[in-house]
Amino acid sequence: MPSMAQGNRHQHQRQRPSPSSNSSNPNRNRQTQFSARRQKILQQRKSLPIASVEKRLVDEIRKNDILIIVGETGSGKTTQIPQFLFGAGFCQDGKVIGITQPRRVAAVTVAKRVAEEFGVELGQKVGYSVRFDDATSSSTRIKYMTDGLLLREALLDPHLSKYSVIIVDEAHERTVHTDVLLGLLKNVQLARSNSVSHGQGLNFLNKNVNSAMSSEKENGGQSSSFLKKDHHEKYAPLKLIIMSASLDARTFSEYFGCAKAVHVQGRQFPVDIFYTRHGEPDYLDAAFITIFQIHLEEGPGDILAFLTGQEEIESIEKLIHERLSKSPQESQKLLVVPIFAALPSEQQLRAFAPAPSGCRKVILATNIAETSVTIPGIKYVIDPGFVKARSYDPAKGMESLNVVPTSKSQALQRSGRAGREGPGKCFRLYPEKEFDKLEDSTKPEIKRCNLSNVILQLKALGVDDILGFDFIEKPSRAAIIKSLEQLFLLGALTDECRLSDPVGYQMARLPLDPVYSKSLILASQFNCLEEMLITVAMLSVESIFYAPRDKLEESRTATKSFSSPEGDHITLIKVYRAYNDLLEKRSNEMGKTKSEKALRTWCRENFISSRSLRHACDIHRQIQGHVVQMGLNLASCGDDMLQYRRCLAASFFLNAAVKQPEGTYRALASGQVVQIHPSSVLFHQKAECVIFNELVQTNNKYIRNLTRIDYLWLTELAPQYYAVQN
DNA sequence: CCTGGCTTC
Repeated sequence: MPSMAQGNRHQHQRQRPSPSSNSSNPNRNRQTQFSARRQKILQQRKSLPIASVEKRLVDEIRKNDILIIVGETGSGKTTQIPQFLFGAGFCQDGKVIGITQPRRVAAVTVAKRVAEEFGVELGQKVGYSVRFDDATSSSTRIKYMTDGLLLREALLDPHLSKYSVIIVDEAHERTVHTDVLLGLLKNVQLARSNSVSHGQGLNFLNKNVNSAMSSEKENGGQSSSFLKKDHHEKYAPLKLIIMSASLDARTFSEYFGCAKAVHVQGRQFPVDIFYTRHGEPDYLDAAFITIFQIHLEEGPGDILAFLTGQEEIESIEKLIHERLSKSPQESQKLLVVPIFAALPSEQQLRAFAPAPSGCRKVILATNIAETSVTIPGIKYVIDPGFVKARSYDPAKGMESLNVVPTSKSQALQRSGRAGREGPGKCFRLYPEKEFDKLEDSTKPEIKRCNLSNVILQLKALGVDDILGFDFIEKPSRAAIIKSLEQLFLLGALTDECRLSDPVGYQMARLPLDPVYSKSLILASQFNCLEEMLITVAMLSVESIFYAPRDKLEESRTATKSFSSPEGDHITLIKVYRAYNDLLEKRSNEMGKTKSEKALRTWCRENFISSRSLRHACDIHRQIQGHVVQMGLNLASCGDDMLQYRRCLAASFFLNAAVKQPEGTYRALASGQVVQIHPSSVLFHQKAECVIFNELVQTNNKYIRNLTRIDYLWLTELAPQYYAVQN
């Protein structure tokens, strides 16, 4: 298609907005007469703060190729802006408006809502796409998806050519995926603008894009080389909208060459903030006291207390019950409900159920209540000011979880949870001068994690100079080098640090930790891909065994029937196979819902997390599809577990440890002294040499998920690493 | 002799 035609069509659009953008269009009115539900939806839409600025917003989007929209909570930006753009003609020629979300649930629920508002069937004009669940079709024009999924799409279509607009929502959360996506989109937009700029399309580029281009050139020409090979093809320009809920639009604006930022008001009730007079030496104790202070002195309304983890939640829950049992009258008036991610979903739902009348609910939550779930009815928030956060030490190549102070924006987000339905109060359990000392915003995740996966993705997208890549915030040089090194040792990168063919490309295609992708490629050669697929699926989920503190011994005996003397990997395979055998048998015998119930019972009896196991099955199915498509050899090693263990050694050679005289182990790659985690089936075995999948630092440094190997296999199977050292 | 903030492809 000639670029000129596209340019003209677009200019035409600018001058004459499509009439369908007007919500009073007769078609729509006629429909509402027939449906009270639709009438109500229309009223709700009109009452949203964003409805009054529709025209202004659409104008700004027409004028600017990049627009930052700061929309406060409750503004309606996520559901309304895509509809405005659709009405304004941004989906002509079958083009799609893509909206990314950091979380699956958000993508799914928002898409459902918008489909309803549009009065269309979900999956047709309005759809969503998340991993394992795609509700889109060729007629989908408004597509909600996770940001990670759009990154994957970019591997198949580097210009994201079917999109006319991409909206990155919740950008302030700064997840790894969002950060990488922003860098990618900046380049894609540039490449697509360049592709039309050879002809008359040139007058199309506005100031923002030009300034973005010049800054790219100063950047060593990194981006101009990226995607260059397609420069002769013609693409329509890409509109980019970055939506953020926090006030720091400046970071995004500067990153996108002083892009224009607009502000949309939200609908939030005032929240009074209270600080303590002095620092609290024990925030758990302070939280406990504050809960009862509110309960006894404040008016009706539920309480939400933010704690750092399951252990804290359970200990406070116990304390509250103890106190309530001493005063039976109070106990009828206070209902304690915990919520954290690891909690089975039936129990999570308890947090959402309204308390009986005359009863106050106190929800003890982790960070899950900060953004992932919104619990209705909260009037009081208790914020001790701490959060458990991931950190990464590139020198040791080790990630860990630590309790750290929140940032100002996190504190703000938490207090906002009290003002969703009416005025509220937030009790921060620290003095006001401590608040002033907090970081403005949370350190972006990309600076706190292992980068192997990010780098593999970028390389696959054609970005070869990772150190020069235009990240919105650059990870440390040490972290980048460490991950490049790992990828090189896995054979994903060549001596010139390019993606190797075919191994590197195959690894990039699989949505897994790079070392797991590599293990599948090797397993194809070792004739044990069937076993390794199960292994990798089971290792990719949260822990399979669920052992409550009070039933530790019981759970040990239950899981014993699966355990293998060779290690945890074969144990996991046995669990997976037992589950699937049962799944097959039960679904033949009974109906679907009944068999699901039987499986959950089986999981409970065996102290296995059914959520993790189902998740592992999803991953298994998806990855199996990929490896078959890639032409890998899907064979089973049968009973020859030696072959399988050799393959584990060849795959996870970077995570090998040998026994030391005093019974501890030494991790060969980093030299760290580690211990076998007591949950491992090898805890009492003390094998001479093992490979492991996880090194966690708690009271001690523990290795988890291990299998016994022969030390000599390492020099034989990973000579690139071990031959040199000996 | 133990522990897992939250996500995601």
